[in-house]
Amino acid sequence: MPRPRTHSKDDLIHRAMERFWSHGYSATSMDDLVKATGISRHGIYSDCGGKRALYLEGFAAYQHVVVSPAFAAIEQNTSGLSEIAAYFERQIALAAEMGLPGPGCLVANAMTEMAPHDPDVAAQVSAHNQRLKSGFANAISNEAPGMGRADIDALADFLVLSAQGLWSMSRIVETPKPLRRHAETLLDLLKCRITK
Amino acid sequence: MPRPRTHSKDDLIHRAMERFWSHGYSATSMDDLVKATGISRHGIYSDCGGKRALYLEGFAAYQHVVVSPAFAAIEQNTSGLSEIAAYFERQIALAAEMGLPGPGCLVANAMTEMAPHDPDVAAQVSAHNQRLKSGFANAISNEAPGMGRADIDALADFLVLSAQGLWSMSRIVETPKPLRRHAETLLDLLKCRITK
DNA sequence: CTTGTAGCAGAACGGGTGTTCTGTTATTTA
DNA sequence: TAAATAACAGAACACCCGTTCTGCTACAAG
Repeated sequence: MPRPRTHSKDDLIHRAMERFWSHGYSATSMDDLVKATGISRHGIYSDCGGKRALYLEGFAAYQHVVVSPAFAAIEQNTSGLSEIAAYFERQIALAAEMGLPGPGCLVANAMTEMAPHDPDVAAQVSAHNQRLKSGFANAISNEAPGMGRADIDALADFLVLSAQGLWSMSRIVETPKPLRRHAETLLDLLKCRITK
Repeated sequence: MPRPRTHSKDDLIHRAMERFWSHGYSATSMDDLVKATGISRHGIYSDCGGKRALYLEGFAAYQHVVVSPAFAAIEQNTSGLSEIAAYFERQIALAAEMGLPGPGCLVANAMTEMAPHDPDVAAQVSAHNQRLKSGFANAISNEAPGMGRADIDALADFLVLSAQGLWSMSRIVETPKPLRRHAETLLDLLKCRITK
C-alpha cells in the first residue's frame, strides 16, 4: 500500500560519506547533506537517526567501498613489495581522479578532526590502522622471510604512518607527481632496509 | 588619559593559538576563545578583526613559538642525523607533556582541516613545509656529502611527510612510546639509505 | 474509484554562531 | 577634583545549526 521508496539507505550512506570525506564532519551541515544526497531531512533521520550516526555509518562503508578493494591484494599470502607499491599507486590515482588538492583519506581526516574528541571514531580509526598494519606486516614478511617479528611490526606500523602522511599531503598538492615521488622514496627505503 | 590595557595583542594571539591548536578552527567558537583567552569579544575584534584573522595570526605565531626553537638546530650548517633525531624527540616530548592523545601539530591539523578550502592557509602550510624540507635537506647533505641533490630532496620531502604522519598519529595514541618507535624506525631507514 | 498507508518536502524550533553595538569603568591630564 | 579618553563587559543582532513536526503526495489493496 505505501508509496515506494525513492532511495535506499545505502544510497544515502554512500553519498553522505563522499561529502564527509571531502569536507570533514564539522564543515558539513545537514543542508549540505540534503543537497548532496538529494534526500530530505526526514529521510536522513528515519534511515540513520542523525548526523553523527550517518557519519559513523559512512565511516564503516568507506572500509568496504574504498579500503577493501585497494587493500585486498596486500592481505593475500602471496603479497610483497609490489603489492604495497600497487596499493599506493592505486590510491594516488584515485586521488588524482577525484581532483587535487583532494579529499585525502576519510580515515586520515577523521584521525585529525574527530578522533581526539570522539571515542567511537577513535576506535574505528584504530581498527582501521590495525588492519593496515597487519596487511603491511604480511607483505613485508613474505618479502623478507628472515626478518624478525619486531622489525616487521615496526616497519608495518611505519608504513601506516606514511600512508597517513601521504593522504595529508594530498590535501595541499596540485598534481599527483609529488605523491608518486613520496611513494617511490618510501619503497626505496623499504627495499634498502629489507636487502640490508 | 585612557584606561591601560589589561592584555597585549601577543597574549591574545598566543592563547588563541593554543586553543586552535588543540581543537581546530571549526570546533573553536568565539565563546571558547573568550573563555580561553580571558579577553572579551570586543578586545578580540579590535585587536585582530575576527576569528579567521586571529587564526592566521596564531598560525604565524606558531612558527616563532614552536617551530623555530625546535628546528633551529637542524638549520645550522653543522647539523646531521642526530639533530633530526633530536627534533623528533623534542616534539614527541612536547606532545607527551601536553597530554596524549594530544593536539599534534597546528600546521598538520591545518593541512587536513583548512588548507583544501582556504588558499591563505594553504600558502602558509606550503611555506612551512618548504622550510622543513630545506632544513632536512641541509642536515642530510651534511651527513651524506656524496649524495646527489635529487636524492637528498626526495628524502627531505619524505621526512616532511613523515613528520606530518607522526603528528597525525599523536592524535590517537595514549602514550609517547609508539611515537618514539616510529621516529626510531624512520631514523633507521634513513641511516640504512645513507650508508647504502 | 476509494481508502489506507508510508514516504515525502519543507516549515518550525530552540539553541549556538560570528559579529556589532551600547553603556560603564578606570585611569591620566588639567 | 573634574573632564576626557579608550578599554572593558556583556547585551543585542541576524543568521545558521541539528533536530522535530506537520500536512501533503503517491502508490497498492479492496
